[in-house]
Amino acid sequence: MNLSERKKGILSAVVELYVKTAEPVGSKAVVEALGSALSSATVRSEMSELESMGLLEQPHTSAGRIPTSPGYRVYVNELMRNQSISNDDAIVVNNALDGKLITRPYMLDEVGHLTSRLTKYPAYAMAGVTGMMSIARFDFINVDSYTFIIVALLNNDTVKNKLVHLTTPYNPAILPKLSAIFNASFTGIPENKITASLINATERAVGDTGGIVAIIAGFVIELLVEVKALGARVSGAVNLLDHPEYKDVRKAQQIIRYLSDTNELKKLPAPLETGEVKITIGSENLANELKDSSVVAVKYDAGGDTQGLIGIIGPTRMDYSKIASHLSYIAQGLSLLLSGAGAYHAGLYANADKPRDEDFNKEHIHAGHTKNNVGDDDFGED
Amino acid sequence: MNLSERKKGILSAVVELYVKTAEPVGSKAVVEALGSALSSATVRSEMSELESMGLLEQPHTSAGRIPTSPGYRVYVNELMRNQSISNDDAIVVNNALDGKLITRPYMLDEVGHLTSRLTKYPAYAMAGVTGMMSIARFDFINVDSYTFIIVALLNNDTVKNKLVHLTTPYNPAILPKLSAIFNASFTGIPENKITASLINATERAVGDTGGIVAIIAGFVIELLVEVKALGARVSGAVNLLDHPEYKDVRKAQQIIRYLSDTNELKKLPAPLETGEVKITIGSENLANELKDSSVVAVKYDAGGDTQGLIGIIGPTRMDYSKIASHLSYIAQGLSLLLSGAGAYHAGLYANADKPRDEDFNKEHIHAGHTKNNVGDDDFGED
DNA sequence: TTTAGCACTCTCGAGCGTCGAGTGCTAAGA
DNA sequence: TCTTAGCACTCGACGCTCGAGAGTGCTAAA
Repeated sequence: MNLSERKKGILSAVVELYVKTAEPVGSKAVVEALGSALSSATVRSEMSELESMGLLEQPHTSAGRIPTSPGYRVYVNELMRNQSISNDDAIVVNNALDGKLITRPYMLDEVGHLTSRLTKYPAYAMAGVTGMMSIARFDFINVDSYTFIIVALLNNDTVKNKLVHLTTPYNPAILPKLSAIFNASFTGIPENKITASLINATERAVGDTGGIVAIIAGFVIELLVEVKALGARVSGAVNLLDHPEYKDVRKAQQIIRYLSDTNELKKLPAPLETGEVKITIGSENLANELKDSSVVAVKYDAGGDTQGLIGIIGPTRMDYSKIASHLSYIAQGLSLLLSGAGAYHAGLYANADKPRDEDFNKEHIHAGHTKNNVGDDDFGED
Repeated sequence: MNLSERKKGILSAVVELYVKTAEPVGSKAVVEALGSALSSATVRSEMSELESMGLLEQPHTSAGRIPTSPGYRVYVNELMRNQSISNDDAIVVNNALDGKLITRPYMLDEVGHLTSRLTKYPAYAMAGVTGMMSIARFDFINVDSYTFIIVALLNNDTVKNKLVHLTTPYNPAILPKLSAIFNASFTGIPENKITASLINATERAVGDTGGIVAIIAGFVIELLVEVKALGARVSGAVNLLDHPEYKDVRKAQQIIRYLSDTNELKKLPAPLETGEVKITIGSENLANELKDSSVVAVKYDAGGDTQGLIGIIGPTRMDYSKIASHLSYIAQGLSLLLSGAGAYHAGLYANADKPRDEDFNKEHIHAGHTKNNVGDDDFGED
């Protein structure tokens, strides 16, 4: 957009004042903010032109002006100064990421909470595997003559397990055979290659004993599907109510309901690259529910084939620069923490609630990094 | 409370009309509702007495009456007719519980969603282990010379695992030794018995190789703590905004903020017995935030030492009978599903998104019931 | 091109009267 | 003693007017 310097200054001033005060901005306020020697009348005529360019609008005659979505867009693309996260906020993020986060299973929740706490907006966090998932290795552990455990190592270094209780006793001697066959036929293949004929063939090869092969195959399919699924979490939706834009409760309800639909979340605008911040402003959103809201999202690298996304949703009146800096910083921290070397420095086991004595902790942290796969029980909670 | 039959009728009418309309109830409306031959003047004087007994109150002179917390209490204890869940609602619950639920890790979420969807109130779901947790059995699986998997079977039949990457190679021959020692010294003991001296002794016995024993011990402590922890989830908090009681957004915010604090959730009134419905009305709540709200909660049996709780929170103006019937029904369903035999009938593997062909599924369902321990990866999401 | 001046528009809140719902009281009737 | 018709009274909700204040667009002069 080709704007005179003066128009740029005025547009910036309007955006920044409006973000701060939530009140339509008048020509006089702009003059003050700019510390300019111009008169308000001049600014008025400039603002009038900015309005006819579609960058500003008036809620009603004789009110000040507020930025339109295109107005914000020009501001974000051309005028906004990138700010970096404040020290205090950086400390909040560091504390949250250091140690505690990575050891907990409900990481998406933690990330979401952190993000919404920091930004004061509803936040969403997603993570999913981009590549094909397969199983790298099977092990079977005999517990008793009715019970065994399946342990599967996935190609992204996570481990899944399942305890199987049979109603009729089985011969544990079958386990090595199962192991050989499953490691030969079921490793390295994606979930959609596990067909009835493969299962039947395997059953014949093992000489099936009451559906054990089918149970294992079912487990394999289940976990491959589940591991690939994009998990999504929303936190701090209530923060919406803090903003005057949602004084009309129905608007807030509409957005919160929208956010609670995981399928809709997945359709939200997402950045292409890790680390990139994607800002989608008001009318730029495809979803009707979000025509008055903005979405800021950033992608992070979670190691292996796994990528994560964090984002916030708020009114278009938003300090985009600050929010972007927050999200960027969190994403950077997460990428560092989750992809390879980061995990080591983050101090696995270095948080207070695990080690029983100091020595035990410090002494052995060099032992290596570990990937935490404490599994869920039936409650999805540990 | 010793009330004349007439007073009982009037109190019931006031409660029921108020629940339905959210408007203060006048004497004329009561007469109509009762279909009584009494005049409104008579009802007025009765209502006046009910007010002086503390069961009704007037928002302002010349308004109708609304029930007080004690008024609701008398109604709930003595006057309310227990209704049973409607057919339609029962079908909703059955569909939600049948198959889908049990196979998913995020069960508390599912339960919470179901409950809030059904009741139209914010719902919370918790689950936790009541007894002492310990590990029943250890297995170690060698992957390569830097990597092994710890598999631990807990005393409640859940399986947990962890993949350990070492920075220096180790000798896989150590694994049987580790297995023997951990199965001898670390099984059957609670997390607080795992002391530095036990770990040191074990390290000496194994001839430790770069902190492996400490890593395993850390894992054990971590998972015992985590498994015992009471998980809590809130769903459908937005539903609060539907009720006129929370037209003032700050009230809704206050409650939603309150609900988002897991620690506070744990302090909510809970029933003592499985299946029992606990209703806590308005001022009966200890938390100040809930003085104008009611909590209805029910406990269910999740098999083994595990118990779960579901509850809803809403304004005191609430159809207690209906809500209680909903919660009861869900709790019954869950108990059936999760404790023993229920799991079998619920049709594990019987949902559509897993089996690749029908035969595979139906043919083998008799093979036994399985306990699903598909573990979390670092993302807390599968 | 800029600006002072001015008429104009629109929102917001205060103040005020009306309306209607519902009450409490009283006195008469059963 | 209980019930009821009648009536005066109270109070919130609603709608109306009006003035204040903010901000505009236009015009004419610098």
